[in-house]
Amino acid sequence: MNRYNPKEIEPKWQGIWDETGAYTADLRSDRPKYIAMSMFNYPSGAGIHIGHAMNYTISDVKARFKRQQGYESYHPIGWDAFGLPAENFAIKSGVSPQESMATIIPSYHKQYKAMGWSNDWEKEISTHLPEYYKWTQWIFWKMHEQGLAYQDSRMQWWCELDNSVLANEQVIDGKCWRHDGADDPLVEKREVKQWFFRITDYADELLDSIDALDWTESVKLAQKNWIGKSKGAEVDFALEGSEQKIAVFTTRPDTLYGATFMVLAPEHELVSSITTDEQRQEIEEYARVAQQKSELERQTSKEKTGVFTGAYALNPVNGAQVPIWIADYVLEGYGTGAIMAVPAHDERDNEFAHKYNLPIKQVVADYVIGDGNDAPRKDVPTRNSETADAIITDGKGKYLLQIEGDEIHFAGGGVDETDASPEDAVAREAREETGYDKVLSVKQAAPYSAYYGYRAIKKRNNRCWGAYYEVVVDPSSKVPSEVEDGMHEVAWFDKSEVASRITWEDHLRAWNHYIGGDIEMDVHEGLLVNSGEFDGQETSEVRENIVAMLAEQGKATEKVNYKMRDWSVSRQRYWGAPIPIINCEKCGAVRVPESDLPIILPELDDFQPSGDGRSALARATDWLKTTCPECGGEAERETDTLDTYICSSWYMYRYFDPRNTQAIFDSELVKKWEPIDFYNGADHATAHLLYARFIGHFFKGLGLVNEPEPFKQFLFNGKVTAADGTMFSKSKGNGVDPLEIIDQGYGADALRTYLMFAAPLDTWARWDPQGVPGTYRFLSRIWTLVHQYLAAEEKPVAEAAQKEILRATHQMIRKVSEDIEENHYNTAIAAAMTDVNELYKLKVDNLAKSDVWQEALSSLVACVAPFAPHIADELWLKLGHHNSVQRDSWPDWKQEYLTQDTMTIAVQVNGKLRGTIEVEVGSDESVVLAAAKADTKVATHLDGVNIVKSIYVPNKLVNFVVK
RNA sequence: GGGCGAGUGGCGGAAUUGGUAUACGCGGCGGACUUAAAAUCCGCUGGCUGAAUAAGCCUUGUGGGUUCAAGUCCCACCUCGCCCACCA
Repeated sequence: MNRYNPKEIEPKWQGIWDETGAYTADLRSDRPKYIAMSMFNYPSGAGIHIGHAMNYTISDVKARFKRQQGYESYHPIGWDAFGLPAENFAIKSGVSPQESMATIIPSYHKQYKAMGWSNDWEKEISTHLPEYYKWTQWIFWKMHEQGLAYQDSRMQWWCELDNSVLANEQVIDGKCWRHDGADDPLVEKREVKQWFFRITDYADELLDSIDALDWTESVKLAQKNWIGKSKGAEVDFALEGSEQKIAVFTTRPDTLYGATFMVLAPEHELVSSITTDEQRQEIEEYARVAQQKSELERQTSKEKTGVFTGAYALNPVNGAQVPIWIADYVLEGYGTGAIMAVPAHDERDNEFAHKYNLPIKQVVADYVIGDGNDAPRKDVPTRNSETADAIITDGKGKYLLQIEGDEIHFAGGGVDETDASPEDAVAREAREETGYDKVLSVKQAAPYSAYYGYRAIKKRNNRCWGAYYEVVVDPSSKVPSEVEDGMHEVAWFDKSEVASRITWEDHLRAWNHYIGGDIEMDVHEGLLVNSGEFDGQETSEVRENIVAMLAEQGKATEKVNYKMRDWSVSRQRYWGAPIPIINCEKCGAVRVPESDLPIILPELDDFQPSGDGRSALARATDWLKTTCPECGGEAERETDTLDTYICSSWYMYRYFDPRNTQAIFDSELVKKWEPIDFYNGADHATAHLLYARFIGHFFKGLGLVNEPEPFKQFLFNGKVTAADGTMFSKSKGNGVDPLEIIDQGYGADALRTYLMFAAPLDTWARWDPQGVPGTYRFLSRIWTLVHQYLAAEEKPVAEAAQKEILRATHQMIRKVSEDIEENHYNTAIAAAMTDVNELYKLKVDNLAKSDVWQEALSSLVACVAPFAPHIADELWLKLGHHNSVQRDSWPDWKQEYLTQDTMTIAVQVNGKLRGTIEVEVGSDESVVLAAAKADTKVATHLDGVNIVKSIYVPNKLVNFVVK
């Protein structure tokens, strides 16, 4: 018998698959359709790595599984060929990207085929070919036609040595990627004209349809966060001494009374007009520096900085004068680029206020945990009441506490209508409750807090809030109190004793604030205080009311904001699809006639950007000069190219009709195949997925597709790391080359099987050098088993053995079928391994040429075929099948073979396993219980005790509860 | 700072609705075959006490709780990972 030798059989089958077009999908087939794909690859000179091997095997297994099940299964192939790395290489080497791609892509063909991936090469696409990018341009064309593409300016990184725009990834440590020496200057930002797609028009649509997607949850969440919808209000603050207003966006209008200053983004349009002459120089300097701050600085240094403009605004709710500052923690691009700062309840504002000594005003009281904190009742009325608590001291380190039985606390009481202020109230309470008549001073000592109480006697909900005040009294002034004397026992304590004496939790908290000095706020929701007519109401209740109130005065409107920006789609780069626009001095930016598409990217010798901020295309004079389609006058082509994200946001549709020259694709065909059934990748790829969804929704609007969501299922799979858990990297030299593993003699099948077996698909797998040898051994065992069977004598197999063989086989079929369907590849492989182990035991006495072994081995081979397609085809053929295992070979499992005559029942005594018993399937509970009691091991534990209760879980377990 | 997720043998990892924890693989140990090795095949392999392949106890990050029964459910804590990050 020949040994399992992948080096022989794998190239052989790869050749056969190629010749027979085994994986060519018939897109017009009557069969049920299935399309599984991984995110397509960016072809770089480095070739495939272990991460690619992982990604593409995942979708390949799915595609093969469905193909074997009788689906018309399509596993497409394409290349994301445009992009910066190829252009950078071209700039350095002078080799054109077109040329590099012409050699790189074919080298990938070999590697993909060596991995045994079942790609349909007939329908291969690449984004850099005119036949493809004609339609990328068409998408821009269509967007423009629909009013969804527009031009605007945006700040861009600029290298003064290159005289060129830089992409974010070309900025390294604040310097240009080509000029990162010690003497080289930092990059700057310059205003550059950009094209945008109005993806924000689709924000709600894209957000609303996320929930229904069968995607990895974290990816769905990332989509939601990216869109970043938040509901709030736009509120106008009048500029003091002027007719002008400044609008702010806030999600917390309920905290308006706490707005003690205002902050504008340094780029805000009103900054220069409101700045006073004294402040002007400082403001301008700050704005200039902020603009040039690199991303790196912004991320590493979160320390708040800012400058006062000298101007004041008026808080619309109470007319309070608030200073206006500028600071770079407020972003120009979000909301109105201006905020009202509520330092008491917003951490960023708080930090800023502390740094610049701005007032902090508490307007939300936190609920304290205490005796009064009952649940509100709906059946009785609610009353709001303000209270004031007194931390009474002689001013010399002694504190007066009230003693009521076991409870010790500060004095305090309600703020009555007769009290002019809480301070008056607390002074009055101090006198009344303690008898010390001479109050020397009163000042707030701790933040406001709130509690909720139900008063049974008055049948009333009480919503209470109040602050704590330090009340200094003259200790020699005690007189008989007229009002409450005798009701309260009081005693002086030393400062060091107070904390250990107080029994009320909220009072202890106030004490800690008092002695800690600083009143820090980390409260976000609760009861409003210091908020005029809204005092005592819940923040969540007030949020809408306060906006409604201001709206009546024309000072506020409800407003929804999104973090998502419009999509900047133009790049000042050579290696991309040219934007199909002609710039005419007279007519402006004009679309090229649709019939002129594609605008071919001219081949150049020099790929260096032109030096005026435009791409190298600006030097391609013959190409550049043209006539205006509208007026016929002299004009120039747009030299910007399209963001490669556009290329990759629609490629899945092109897979269905890759050679169409008349239309982007045949809609009828796409409507038959949409959506993509299975999509996977090892990156969140939030932007890619969002843009693809956007294009899907856009196509739906154009009637090109029926289903706006392109991807039905998306699996965010894990990556492969080195054995020590660190990332593979070229610099560390710890990379694992998949082709090398294959060439070592283990073969693609063993590699594929290991990758799918090592861990669940959504978990990061560690590379184990012993792993592939392990799966090689497994495949080897199948190889041996089949060959031993083929060499065996023809004779009948004992009935009991037949039963066992069939049971093992059908159990395996069931598990593998279900697990692949649910993306649990690792346990599917484990089930096949278990089957092999069982068949090895059974073969010792029972191996024979027979129907039962034929069925067992054919099923086994078919079930491992998605993971190990080469060995499967080889063995399938040897088992006498005439078709390929790759199509229509998936076995069905039959329930009748899974049932057994006896079942194992676990027997517990008081929840502890004491033995197992074998009983006939379908035995009555009484029979099972009797058998359980009869078991010798169990019996010893039942000896001398009473069985209080017997629990029988059918077909599984018995538990005797004894005493 | 915010969000999400995870802690199970020496390692990667299994465990429907709560129902025999540690499937499967790796590694390790022992044996068979062999002049020998590799390969292959067979067996053992969570920890502790024990001479034991007797018996018992313990064990899913830690501590509580619910339950006849908890890796799984609830509460608190600890640790790790990932993503987003000044979005008002």
